[in-house]
This record gives sequence, structure tokens and C-alpha cells, in this order.
Amino acid sequence: MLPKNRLGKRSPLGALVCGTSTEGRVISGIGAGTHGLHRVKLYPGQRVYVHCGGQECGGVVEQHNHVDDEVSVFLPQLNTHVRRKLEDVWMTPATPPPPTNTPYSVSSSIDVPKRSPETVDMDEIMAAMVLTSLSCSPMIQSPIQEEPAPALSGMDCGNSEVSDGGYWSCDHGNSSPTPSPSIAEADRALVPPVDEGLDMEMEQVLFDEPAPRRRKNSVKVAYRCLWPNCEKILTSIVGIKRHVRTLHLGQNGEQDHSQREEDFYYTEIYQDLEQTATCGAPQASCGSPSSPTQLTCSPPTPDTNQTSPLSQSAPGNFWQVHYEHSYQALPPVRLTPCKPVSVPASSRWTPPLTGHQSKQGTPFRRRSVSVGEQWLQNHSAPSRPHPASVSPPRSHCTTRRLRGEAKKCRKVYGIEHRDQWCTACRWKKACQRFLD
DNA sequence: CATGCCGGGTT
DNA sequence: AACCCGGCATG
Repeated sequence: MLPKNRLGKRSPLGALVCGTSTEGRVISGIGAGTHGLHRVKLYPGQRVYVHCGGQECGGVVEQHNHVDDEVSVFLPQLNTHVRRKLEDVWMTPATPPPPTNTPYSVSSSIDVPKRSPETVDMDEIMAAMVLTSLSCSPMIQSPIQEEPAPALSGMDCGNSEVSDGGYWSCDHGNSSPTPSPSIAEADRALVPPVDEGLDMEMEQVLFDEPAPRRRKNSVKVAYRCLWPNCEKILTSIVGIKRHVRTLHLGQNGEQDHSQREEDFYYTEIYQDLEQTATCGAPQASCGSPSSPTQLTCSPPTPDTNQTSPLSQSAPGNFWQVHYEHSYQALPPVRLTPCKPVSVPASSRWTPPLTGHQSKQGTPFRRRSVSVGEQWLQNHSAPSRPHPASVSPPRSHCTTRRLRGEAKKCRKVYGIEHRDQWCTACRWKKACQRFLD
């Protein structure tokens, strides 16, 4: 992808730092903080100890939110759930949070729930906890490959999306670098992946963007087929790819780019758990307690559809759509009347929505709105229709198209990050990412 | 002058 | 077809 022999004149590609870090998910082996645990990954079902009512109580981890570093723990003795900061959780009994020294260095990766001779029901509880949390809580899908690297051709070094950020660690989606479809799971997974934990730090460093945007763990993710008249929604990228490939692309050869071709026919959709009152799962620990960076730009609607968001039909109210490849995407229609959001969602771009998703007034909204787009949404003049329509009526009879109000890739990313531009911009064509 | 992108050349 | 860029229109 990188320019071969002829670098763009202005292309300072040499200065770019390719984020090909292999440390896809550093699970933070640093197991010690000052007190309690620190930067440790706790697994559902894992036995931990917390202070409760002045005394130490043993419990089992339900979930570990890496974002807030909070652990929700179920205390069987008290039959209650508590939520503790990670520092206030420890793993050795009868040891109140050790003062300063390493309390317990946990090997984060080989973290086998110990079978201590406690009680039998403890084990049962643990098992139950694991099951429940696996079935209800936001699960993690491999952040890297599950997130179809937007805008970039997926394999170039723009893979700066080194991900590891915070997420609830209900780790059962093992991340393998290549999408190896665990098909059964893919299709029936009723648990949409949530928050792949895009690590925006990297980008922020690269982009100097203010950008505190980060998809919260309160957003479910699913993938919807964009094939005409097919609105299949699946929760795993593997599933949707397979769906597209098998049902729509047919057996058009598994070779070359047909592999990637599926990407063109699905889209990511999101659902805000905060807005959908219940997430279908009984456990209270489904949603994140706090969500400082609310991405909403539409008021919560009362009629949240309670049905399974993964129904076959059109997406529910709060599913928002995110095109992966706008360059090939359907004729874009601007989704304008979105109220300004206080916090940008992501520096990653979100291609435009098509008509049927942008039903006026519905709580649809775009997931990742870049700074430029935000600006656009607030300031843009009456948008012109379909600047890049697929069909020929691209009357070039007149002069060139008016210069759009929107910031284009060049402005948003700057020429230093030319590789982040959309293809069109890189080719000095009409920008396909920030359409006006 | 910076930017957006058309038109056309090159690979 | 993908890619690149000269050059012009525009703000």
C-alpha cells in the first residue's frame, strides 16, 4: 500500500510511525500496585477478596472493567454484589490490602481460578458466575481483528489501532491474528461484543487530537449485512463475513480479494445499552455504571425496543450504522440533524450513512465522529445531495463541484498523516470520507 | 496561499 | 484498475 517507488511529493511517509506493534493485547503482567491489585486482569469466576462491612470477604469476580479499573465481585457469604476498585481487591485471603509492597503478582495470562479447599458451593457459585457472566456480560472479541480497520486498507501499517484499552474481561474470545471463524459461536452468539477497547492513546499521540472519544463499554456492537434486501444482523464479524460470503458472494472463489470483499457488504452497528433499558440479560452487571463520554446526540427515546436487538429485521432504534468502506458504499446521504456532541467519539472516521438508516429523528447516530465531521455537522451548509453518486448523472457539465464546507482528510489528518486519508483524498480525488 | 479535486498520465 | 500528480478553481 505504501507508495512504491514514487512517493508523493508531500508524503512524509518516512516520518510515520507504523503501529505494527505486535503486542495486540498486552494483558498487563504488572501485577502489583501500591495496594490491592493494580493493572491485573481478573477473570470472571476468579476468587478475590474485598473489604465488606469492615471485614474481609471472599468473593468471585463477576466482571472486571478495565476502563474504570473496577471489579464487580459477588460475595456469596453476603449474597451480594459489590463493586470495588481494583486496588481494593486482593487475591490472597486474610491479607488486607498490603500497604506498599507487591501484594500479589498475578500472572495475568495463566490465571487459573484456584480450587481452594473452601467450600463446595463456592465452586458451584463460581461456575455459575462464570456461566452467567459469559452469557450476559459484554464480551470481548478480539479487538484488533474484529474491528475492521476503517479507512485503511486493513493491512497497511495504519494498523495503529493497537488495542488493549479498557474492557470488561470476560475473555472468551481469544484473539488470534487471523479471523478463524468459530462459526457456531459466531452465528449464535447472542452476546454482541462490546467495546473492543480501541486504544485511542496511540492515535491521540499520532494525531494530536483532543479526542477523548472512546467507545464505551455500554455500546453493543453487531454487524449488519448491507446486501440489498438482506438485513441480517450478526454479532460477530466472522459471522457476518461468512454470511456475506456464503449467501451473497456465493462461491465466487475464496481467492484473492474476495476475501476482503465481504467487508464491503456489512456494516457495524451499535446499540447503546444505556438507552436500551435492559440489555436482555438479567444480570445487573451488564451495563457500565458510568459513562462519562456519552456519545448520544439524541434524547433518549421512551420506546426502546426490548426485543432482541439481533432480530433479523431492520435494526432497532439504537442501532447505528457504520460503513466500513464508504468509497464503495451506497450513495451516501448525510445524516445531518445531529445535535452537537460534547465529546468526539473517535478519530476514526465513520463513513456516511445511507438513507434507510438515517431515518429522521430516530436515535441513530454515528459512532465515531471525527472532529472534522462534528464540525461539519454543526456548521455545514445545506448539504448537497449525493456528491458521489454511483450512477453516471454526475453532471460534470458544470464546473467542478463547489468546495465543500467539510473538512477533508487533509485538514482532519493533516498531510503528515496522509496515509490516514481516504483513498480518494490520497489520489487527489473528491473526498469520500467527509462528504459534504 | 492552502485546499479540493478534475483530468489525465503512469504503473 | 489502482495509483499518482499537474494544475486550476475556490475560499
